[in-house]
Amino acid sequence: MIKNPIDAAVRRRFTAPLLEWYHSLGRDLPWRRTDDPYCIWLSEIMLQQTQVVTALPYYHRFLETFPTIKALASADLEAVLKLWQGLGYYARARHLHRAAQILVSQFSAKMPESFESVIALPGIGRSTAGAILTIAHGKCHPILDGNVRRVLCRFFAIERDPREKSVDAWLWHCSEMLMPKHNASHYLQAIMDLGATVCVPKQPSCTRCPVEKSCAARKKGLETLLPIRAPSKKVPHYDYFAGVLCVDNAVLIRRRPLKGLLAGLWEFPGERVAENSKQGSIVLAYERFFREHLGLDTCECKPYMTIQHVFTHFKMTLHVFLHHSKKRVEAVFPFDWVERETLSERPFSSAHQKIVLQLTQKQNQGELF
DNA sequence: CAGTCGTGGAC
DNA sequence: TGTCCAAGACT
Repeated sequence: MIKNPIDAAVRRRFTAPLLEWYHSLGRDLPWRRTDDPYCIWLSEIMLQQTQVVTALPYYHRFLETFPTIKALASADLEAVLKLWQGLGYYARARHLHRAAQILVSQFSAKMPESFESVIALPGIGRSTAGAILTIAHGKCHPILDGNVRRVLCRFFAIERDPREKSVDAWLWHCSEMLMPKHNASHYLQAIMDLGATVCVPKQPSCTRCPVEKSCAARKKGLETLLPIRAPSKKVPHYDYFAGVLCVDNAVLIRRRPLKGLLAGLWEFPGERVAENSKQGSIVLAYERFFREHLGLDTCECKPYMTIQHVFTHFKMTLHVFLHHSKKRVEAVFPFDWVERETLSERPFSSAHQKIVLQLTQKQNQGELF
């Protein structure tokens, strides 16, 4: 990847107008009103692949419950996951929790100031480490998130796929060279603000952009075509079933393994329906599942609700059955019986949370289920 | 190193 | 409605 060098002239055309724009039009965000590295770290983790408006309420709730690194480190993972419920990418919560424990045991419960120590923490990669070091500790380390990548690809009219290794390396170099030594923290937040509010993926507001006159993509009329995006892949669709097994006022739930999809969250027992199974065999699969896993040979079950859900890499139709039984089968880990009133204390995935909500609402309306 | 990992906003 | 994709990291 060969490009013109980033020299002082380019820095003047880019960095200075950007900083000026940020000081008058930058966003007022809660993690910009603190110098607590823990809060800044938390915001960076929550904002990975997540929009500001989505993360905001989670950020406030999280800090109310875990105001310090020590408080987070001594919490149960399940309590952390409960606060993360609905935010997605739950490995972030798991890594955050583990990193807090590492900080308490090895770093006096403080975020270290060396890049090597920070990036070694779970859940912190090159970009997040750069952001924490620069914003929380006043250092000067580049980042290359979606915003910076898009802004740079447009400003320099990079007409190649930024996922190519050589292009990615050049963008990192470029991001580093553009950083001002003295105002690095404001600069980072400025370029992210620009990407999030002006230089947006579709229909960028170039007339509001402080560097419009120097933007190569704008000059070439390529601003909506860059950066080059990967062709979208078709995501497969799978059928799942889940059973709300009820005895009196209790229901049976199961905790997911601590690795993989929705790790550590609770759900109503069930599994994916085999790929080649026919229509109508879902009930048969459901009966077989409860017979084999829980020894239930009778089945007083009926369809309860159907939930459509989209994950990153597949779509799911979740067929939910309501299932009454006289006696509680023994619940061995990872299974557990819980009263309906206490269901909402457990962290569920969004799809299964819809079931929890339905059960809770029915109860509040005085109906059985 | 390409696949995995969630969810919701915006259009 | 479908489509893109958001302050990426981990394997």
